[in-house]
Amino acid sequence: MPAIPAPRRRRKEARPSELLAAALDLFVEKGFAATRLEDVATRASVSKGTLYLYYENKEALFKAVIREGIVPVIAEGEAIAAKHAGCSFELLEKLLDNWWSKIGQTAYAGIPKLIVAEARNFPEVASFYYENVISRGRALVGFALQRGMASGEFRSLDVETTIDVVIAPILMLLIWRHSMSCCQGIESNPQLYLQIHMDLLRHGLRKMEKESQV
Amino acid sequence: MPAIPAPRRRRKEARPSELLAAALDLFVEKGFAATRLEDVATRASVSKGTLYLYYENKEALFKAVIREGIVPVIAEGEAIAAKHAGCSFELLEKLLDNWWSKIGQTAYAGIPKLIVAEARNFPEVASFYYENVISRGRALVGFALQRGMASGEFRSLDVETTIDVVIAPILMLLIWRHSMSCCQGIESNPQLYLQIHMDLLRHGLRKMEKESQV
Amino acid sequence: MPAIPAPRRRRKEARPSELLAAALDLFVEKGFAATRLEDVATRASVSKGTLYLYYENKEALFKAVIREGIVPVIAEGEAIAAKHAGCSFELLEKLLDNWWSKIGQTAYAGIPKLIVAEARNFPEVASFYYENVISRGRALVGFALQRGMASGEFRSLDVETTIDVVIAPILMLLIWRHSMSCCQGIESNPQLYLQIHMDLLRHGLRKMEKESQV
Amino acid sequence: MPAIPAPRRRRKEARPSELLAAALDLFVEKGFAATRLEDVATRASVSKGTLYLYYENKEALFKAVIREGIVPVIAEGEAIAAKHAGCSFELLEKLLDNWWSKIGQTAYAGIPKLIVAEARNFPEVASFYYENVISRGRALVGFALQRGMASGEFRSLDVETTIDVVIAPILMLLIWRHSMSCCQGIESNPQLYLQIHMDLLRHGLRKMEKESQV
DNA sequence: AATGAATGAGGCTTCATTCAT
DNA sequence: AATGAATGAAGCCTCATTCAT
Repeated sequence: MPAIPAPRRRRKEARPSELLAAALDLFVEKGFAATRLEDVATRASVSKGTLYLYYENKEALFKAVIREGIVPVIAEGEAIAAKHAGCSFELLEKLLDNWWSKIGQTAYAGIPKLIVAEARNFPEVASFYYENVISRGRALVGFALQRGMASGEFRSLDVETTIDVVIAPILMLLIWRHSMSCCQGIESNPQLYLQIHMDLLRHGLRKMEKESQV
Repeated sequence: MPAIPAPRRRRKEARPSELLAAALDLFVEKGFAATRLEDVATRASVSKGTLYLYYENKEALFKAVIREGIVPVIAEGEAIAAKHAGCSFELLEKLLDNWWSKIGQTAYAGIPKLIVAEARNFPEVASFYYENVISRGRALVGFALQRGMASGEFRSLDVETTIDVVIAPILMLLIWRHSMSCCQGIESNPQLYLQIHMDLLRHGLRKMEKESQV
Repeated sequence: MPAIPAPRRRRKEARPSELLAAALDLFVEKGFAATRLEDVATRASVSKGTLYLYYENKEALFKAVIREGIVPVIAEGEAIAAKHAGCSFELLEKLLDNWWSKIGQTAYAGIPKLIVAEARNFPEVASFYYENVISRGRALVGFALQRGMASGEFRSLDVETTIDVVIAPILMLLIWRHSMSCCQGIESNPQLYLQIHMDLLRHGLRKMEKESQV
Repeated sequence: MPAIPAPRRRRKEARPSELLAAALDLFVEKGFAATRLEDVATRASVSKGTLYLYYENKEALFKAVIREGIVPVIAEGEAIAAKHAGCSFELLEKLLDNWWSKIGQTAYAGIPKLIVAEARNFPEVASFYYENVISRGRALVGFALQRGMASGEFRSLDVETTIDVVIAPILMLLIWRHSMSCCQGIESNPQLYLQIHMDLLRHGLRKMEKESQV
């Protein structure tokens, strides 16, 4: 009674995630267009044809990478927001922490830059990402901002636009790391960068009794 | 010394900039890899072969576009900073205004995204851009921040990192516009976005008498 | 000796004909090259590998389809001719009727077009078909023509060639239906087409007292 | 003053017809799907890429073969019909003669079989051929038949269907030659075959005073 | 006997680059 | 200096066939 399952069958079940891992690495390294499916297959120790048994084409493979890797983190964020009890700025911090540990510090950190770089040429990919990641991510931040404004914790600002101002430095950090990181800049101290960003936000968003507002 | 040069000679001298303009448009629209040199030549009303008389290959053309496009605007910023007299936050505003009118509202607005998207695959281009644009641009913002901290106008923060936090949303705005603009987001109201960014900065940077700092 | 065989055994014996039926349908629909063996297997409710247990490869399957499909109908025609008593034109009509009901109105109607389309690329198949179907079919028509000429019912014409002239419109009807039927043409009224063909033949073959012949 | 034009320029003008000739040969030999564009290019002494300078893709190449090779023959037929003065059966004979010499005895004779074989899988090709060749060809024959019926030279028959009966043996002759020609049959004596076909038609179509009609 | 995962050769098409004119 | 015809390498995707289970 050997504990080892049949290799063939084990393979079958392991393939998708092996392929997705290989694809993530190469997409992040080369971009969408410049990634060769044959290289993905090779990195997953599989032949070119095998890849097509699991994913219809390059685009489907990429979507799967997003679906398996990033969408769940957004969902986690939604759960965090739903059960959050403290003040709204703390919620923003929790969301950032989660994103940072699950995306920012993993290979997935390369995806935002990839999307930005290729969106124009692959609109189908771009809108998939928009629907599943961007719009849900913005909704999350928007929820925290609105909550804070309603409770008087934050000043009243245009929510949709403030969402972008809040998110942009975080995205920029990831984008930077996967493009110009060779050169000095942001990357030198991401922790401090995020800390300062949050610090500026704390002060920038805070409502003060005797102050006129924008 | 005739006032009107021979048309043929005028033509010849104009070629490089006509080619660069065509290349800028197409690189911004399609990205580096997806831009066809034949399209660049056609847009410049020139044959494919002619393009090779002026630029050794696609990458050389790409570098030339970068080289001619942005550096002068950085120089203008340096002049503005040198002769600025008012408070430091006003200097930040002036620098932003200049950048926005000379880059943000022209075809050059596409270059930052271009650089971000292609830096990995063209490291030489990336470091050229870093030397000539990024490091000088960061120095400018750093000058304004340091000036404000020295005068007591701004809180004391890590300057290098704050530079990035200040710049990131502005870059992100340009990047966004040239990638995901098809979908809702930042782009909906860039003026408001910049205003809120500066407003958050004004509050976020401002030193307050009885407050402990980061 | 149980009356009900084990289902498993029944299955096994039925496999070949199930596979041939599926293959016929798909070959007729798509042609030889464009038919995917996976589709054949799926339509026969069998796995791809199983198909190879019964037929060595695609070509062997193709041959088998031909072999099982048409030869029996030719044999029936031979029986009809052997016992025919009436005039020769009636024999031609009987042969046509039989062919039309057994082939022309069944899925086998697609085979002549299949053969015509693929003969060049599969010469072995072509000559198998020639030996077993074409030459015996031509002999049948030749028998009827010769019988009619001998009896004075038909004019004297070159028999071998007339066979082809008689057969061609009938083949063409089947071929047409499986190729250009999407567009207007023959197919609009096959009954009328055959009727006119036979009518022209009746007049065209008939011997007339005071006429010179070809 | 050499009479020889510049080779390069001569090349450019000759290419299209060289490519069409090579394509015709290979399409007729292998069929549409099985013809490799690289082989076409090689046969025209040209590289794979060059072919794409002249024809957008395989389908465009095929359409060009039809357009240059067959459509003009249909047009000739239309001119013949327009200026014909004699009896209607003579017109049918003239049309057949022209078709036979321009198509039947050239490499184009292989096209009808190709169309029949591939129509299902390449509907775009099929309908192009239908529009430009089949429908115009049928109209021609229909014109001759109607003319003969109107003048009392032919019996009254359903014209659309009779068109097919008249054309079918001719098409079948071409189809046969490009599929089963390896085996005995029609091909043995095409001249006699056509003569008998026309002879049967002459007798079959002819109106006779005291005869009941279909 | 049956399965279905895996393979890899092969074809269409694109495009940067060259070079004869 | 200018042209544009020609090249051929490269990538995506398909599918007949194999073989371990």
